[in-house]
Amino acid sequence: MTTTLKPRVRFAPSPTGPLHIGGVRTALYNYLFAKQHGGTFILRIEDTDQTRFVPGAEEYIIESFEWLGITFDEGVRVGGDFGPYKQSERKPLYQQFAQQLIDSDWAYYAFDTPEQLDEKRKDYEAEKKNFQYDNSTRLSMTNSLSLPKEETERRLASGQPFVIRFKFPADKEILVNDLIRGEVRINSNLLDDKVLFKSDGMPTYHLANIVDDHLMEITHVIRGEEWLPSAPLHVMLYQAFGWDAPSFAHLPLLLKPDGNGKLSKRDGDRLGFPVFPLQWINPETQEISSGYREMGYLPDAVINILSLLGWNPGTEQEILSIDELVKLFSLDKISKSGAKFDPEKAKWFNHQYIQKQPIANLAKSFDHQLKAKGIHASIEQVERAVAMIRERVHFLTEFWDQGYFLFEAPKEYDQQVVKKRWKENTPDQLRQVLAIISSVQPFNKETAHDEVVAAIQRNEWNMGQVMNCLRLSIVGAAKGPDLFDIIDFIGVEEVNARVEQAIDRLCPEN
RNA sequence: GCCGCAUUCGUCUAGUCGGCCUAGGACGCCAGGUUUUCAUCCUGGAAAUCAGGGGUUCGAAUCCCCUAUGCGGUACCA
Repeated sequence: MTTTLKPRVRFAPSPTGPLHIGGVRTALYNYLFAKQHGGTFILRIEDTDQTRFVPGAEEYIIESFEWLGITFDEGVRVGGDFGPYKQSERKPLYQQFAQQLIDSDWAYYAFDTPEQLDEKRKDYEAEKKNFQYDNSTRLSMTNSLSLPKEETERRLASGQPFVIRFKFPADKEILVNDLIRGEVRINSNLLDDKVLFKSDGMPTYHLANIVDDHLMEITHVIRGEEWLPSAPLHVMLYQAFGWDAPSFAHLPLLLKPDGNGKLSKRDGDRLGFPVFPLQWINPETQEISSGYREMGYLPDAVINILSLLGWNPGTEQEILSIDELVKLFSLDKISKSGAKFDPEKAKWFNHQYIQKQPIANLAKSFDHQLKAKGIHASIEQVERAVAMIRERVHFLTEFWDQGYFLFEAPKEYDQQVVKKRWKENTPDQLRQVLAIISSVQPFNKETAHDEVVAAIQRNEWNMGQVMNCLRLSIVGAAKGPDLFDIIDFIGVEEVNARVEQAIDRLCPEN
């Protein structure tokens, strides 16, 4: 079996835009598979379509994997013995292999223009039929099979544009052995003579992919299900070249959270969750698509979330580190049907990861947010703040929302709370409470708490009212960690100032 | 249209060779508790007649067939 061999797998995106999470998951599965077996993980850029090239897309892809901590052993940027790893730089290679197919009668030149083909398709459609360029129609088209040999040569010599098409053998049962789906069979009569080499001198995906996978000694092709229909063509291509085909594994699709369609670029911002690892700004339209990183997700959480969309370890464990994933991953536990992305569960995962993240890492992120707001605190202070509020944050971006009051006085007060709790005697109560807190020297949060509670009881005040008003003064809302922890953090003097500010603002008659 | 793939709680899924499934877990939801706040956390609950219909079998979510539905593909895009 091939399991004794070190596998070589690749992730092969085309730089036509930002990489979406379906692609990230495909890459992740390839990565896990390679790492588990001590194999090689390769990044190959498939940029054979010059018309769809988007500047910055390649950099985006690389930066995404850097952020996620997924590393490549070979490929674009990292190099290796099988380069170049960008298909546009391998152009002459494909020409030569296309020629080989022509010479062995597995392919032929075709001179039909796109316009002619369009027309043909329209004619067929008018009769409710489907035009297919295949063994039943190719002799009625303009190609080296239908034209006299001299005519073909004349056209070639005169520089007339041509494509090279695969000559599918008639009535042949083609078997694709898929690691996830089992045996998939299809009759060759149903397949069309796919273009392998375009008139612009570039190969199509099909040719380039097979040639590169072979030359790069890829052992396992792990890719999205959308490729399953063209897998028969690919196995035929391997046969035509006389090469051994790699093993195939077609992954189920990632579906949009609502409806059943394939997850697409638009869905994310429509439904309020990122579809991309990193934020992407369309260079042409300046349209912004949000990214996991900018939304405050932790890379390990994103990996965990993606790993479980279409795969599971077979146990009830759901929180899985990348090392655990490498250990546990297996292709035969991949499910066959598409998985919908669930933003709520993603949020839960990220919360879990924030809880187990080292304080120092979170503090670094929070410190950035603080600095952006012009607040400069010592790293010790920031770490203390993080420890206090982390259990209520789901996203890195929430640290400010959950802890601004540790660094500045509230700018406004939650009117609902004001309405419910703030009474006429509140200022008086708060000043008395403050006096008690100030009298605890040196400050001790337990003692302060106990004495305040005792005073409230002694005066027969309403505990909820007093406490909530104190909180309202300090935080501006009915939220946040233990009140005396906050007081301990910001200091009695600051509390004093905030209470006076609250009284000033909430009691206009004073 | 044609070809292919799929189909277990709302969602992600467990269910490997049919019996231990009166279908398990997680997210979400609901209820209670903790927190005199919010979030967290804890406990409990509702939630899938296993797409539908036929077989095979003593016995099927698990095997076979049919139907339906969904998705994917059907480009000189990947």
